[in-house]
Amino acid sequence: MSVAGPILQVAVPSPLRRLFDYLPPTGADPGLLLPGIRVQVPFGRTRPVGVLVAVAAASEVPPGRLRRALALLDRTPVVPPVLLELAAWAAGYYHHPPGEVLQTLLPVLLRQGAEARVGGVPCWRLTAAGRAVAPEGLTRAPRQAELLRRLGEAAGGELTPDDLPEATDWRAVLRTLVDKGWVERGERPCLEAAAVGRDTPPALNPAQSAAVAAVGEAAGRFQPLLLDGVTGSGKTEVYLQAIATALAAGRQALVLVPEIGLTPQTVARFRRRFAVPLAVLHSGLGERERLCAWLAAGRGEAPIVIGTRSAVFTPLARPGLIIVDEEHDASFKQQEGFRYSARDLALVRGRLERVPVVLGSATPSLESLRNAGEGRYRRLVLPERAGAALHPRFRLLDIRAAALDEGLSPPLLAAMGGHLDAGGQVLLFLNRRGFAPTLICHGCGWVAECRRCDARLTLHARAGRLRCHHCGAEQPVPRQCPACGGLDLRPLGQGTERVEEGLGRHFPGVGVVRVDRDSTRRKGAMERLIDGVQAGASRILVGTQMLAKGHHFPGVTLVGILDVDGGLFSADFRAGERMAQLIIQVAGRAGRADRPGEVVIQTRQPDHPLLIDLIEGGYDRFARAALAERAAAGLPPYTSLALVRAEAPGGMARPLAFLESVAERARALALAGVQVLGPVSAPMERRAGRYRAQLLLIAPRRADLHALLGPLALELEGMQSGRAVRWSLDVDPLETF
DNA sequence: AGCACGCCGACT
DNA sequence: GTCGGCGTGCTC
Repeated sequence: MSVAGPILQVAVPSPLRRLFDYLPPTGADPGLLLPGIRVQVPFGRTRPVGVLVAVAAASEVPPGRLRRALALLDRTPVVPPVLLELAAWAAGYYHHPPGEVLQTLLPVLLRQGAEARVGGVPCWRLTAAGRAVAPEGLTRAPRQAELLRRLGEAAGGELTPDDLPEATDWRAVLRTLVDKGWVERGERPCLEAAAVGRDTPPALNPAQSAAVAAVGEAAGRFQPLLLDGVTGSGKTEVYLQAIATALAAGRQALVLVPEIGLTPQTVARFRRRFAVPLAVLHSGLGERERLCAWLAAGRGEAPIVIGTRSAVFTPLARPGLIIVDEEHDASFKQQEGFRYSARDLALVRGRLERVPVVLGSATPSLESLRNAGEGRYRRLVLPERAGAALHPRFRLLDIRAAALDEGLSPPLLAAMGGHLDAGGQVLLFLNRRGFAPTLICHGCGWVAECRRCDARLTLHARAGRLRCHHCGAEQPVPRQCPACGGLDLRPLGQGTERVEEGLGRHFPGVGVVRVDRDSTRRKGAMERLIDGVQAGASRILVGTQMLAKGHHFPGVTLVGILDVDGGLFSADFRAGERMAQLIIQVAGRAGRADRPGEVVIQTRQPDHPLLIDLIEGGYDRFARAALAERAAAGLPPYTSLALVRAEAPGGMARPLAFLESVAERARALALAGVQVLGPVSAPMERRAGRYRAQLLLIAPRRADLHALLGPLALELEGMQSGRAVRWSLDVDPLETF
């Protein structure tokens, strides 16, 4: 039996993998039932905002259970048809509930039912009179003083409602300050103001011209292009000129960058080139601003949209080109909830929009290299700038027998001395922050461990704290050993903080700068440190992978990689790929045209074949060897993976029991083409007090995997033991073993 | 996931 | 006699 008439199929925010049918609101104009509008519906006893996905002629739901939607929230779709299609594709591919997919796609304010309309973003700024007031003087009005101080320090001198902590109601305080004439109310346009656009495009070398031409040729149809260019080969210039072509044709460009790639420098470079408004979507954006930029992009008012992962869902009125910069970067994969890959969705979107998609990287992912190799992507190679930039010289230092001094071997110290004497700068890379990764009692061997994780606490000497890098737990450094009462507690191993300190002793007066999450926590700190290096005030730079992205240090002639082994030893089959990418990216920070860089890599694995491939043959040869290994081992990109994770507090029993029943169902459902491995406990069994386990599914053919995941995901949803654990399904997981 | 309903222990 | 613990069931 079925109900006739227009039936609304609505994606309701809920973890259920289906759409829900509703009758139209009473008196609704059938002409307004457009897919992509938001609908408020009764759902259980809540009234959430859903998205109308389709209108059907009939419903299978028994008539008595069909309910009527409460209201249509939009007169025109906020989600354009292409994004509905993209959402449906993603919900299917990632086997994620459609309601949650649509939910992540929408700006928060639209999820909450706010009107899809933009004005400027209201803001407040100090008046001249206000600037003359010393906030400290207002002892009787601490909240006024607080606001004055914040306004004085705010970027651009303006605060929007999103900048203020939600806990207190600031409106009354602001009104008082406005009445006193110290503060005025204004409106800030949400788009980066129509820009300066003064830079003239430089002449391109032949490879760059060919790349720009190739992108131009692909205009108006779907064509993936892998732009493979070493650091300094001018990838960004190719993006800029390809964008210019798209803009000239009246089209919009969408640029996706990694999380740390969206720096003020990046934005500034775009702004200097193009005299058009820029929609910049970064994590620091307030919700009003995000909505404003989102809507402006959808109306075609922002010719260029630049943003991180979630920007792949920005509506575009006149799409012309999609660019994914540093496509290998792991931050394009969301690591919780709806675990999508923005890089992969960018390609799907390109196909739906019929536009070219440029994936750029100096160190392309093995997935993209294989796609290029098989002809699915057009590969564009930018060689190093002819004649000028010399390849950095790589040198492996066997430190198995070396007497290390704060993690530095004598030959590395000697090399540093030589480069510093010659007027060069030195960059040291160590992917471990803090002073030492372990604090150990010399008397009894006790080691400081996290109470909630299977991990050791990292000593942060300067802060005088022990911190867990996995759950954030923190405690003061004990004076004596909690186990034996001994007083001889010693730091073991090196972190950036310790290396920085050791270098200060080794090279007094040279100026050492440390760049990691701890030293750059404060706003603007990163820029200050980088400026200091570029101006030559500091000549040794120590840091974590924050150093590997974006910034160039033309004065650096020596790069030292202190500990490459962590990456090579890890059980995760992608560890080698990540390490190679990191080495090449870090090496790329060094040297410029006239000064060849030297890269010294300390290792206890000097014979590691992949390491040798990398330093002798560069990333290309490494990638070929790594691909051959993956093929032989039956791993991605030659197979498809999915990971079912489960975690629960209290013990491993429930996660394992749940995954055990999942494995059983998977084996029952599985075609011959899918291998079910596990369940096994996760690499760090306990994290933040939760016990974690996982089940791996491998299939040589993607279609077989998805044929299993469809029914399996639906079963997981209803599984009884699933209630006792927190579980998730990760298609194309990045961290596997 | 929320948010019910529902059936057994310590409290005004 | 109630307030409230979290076990299972549903959401068009």
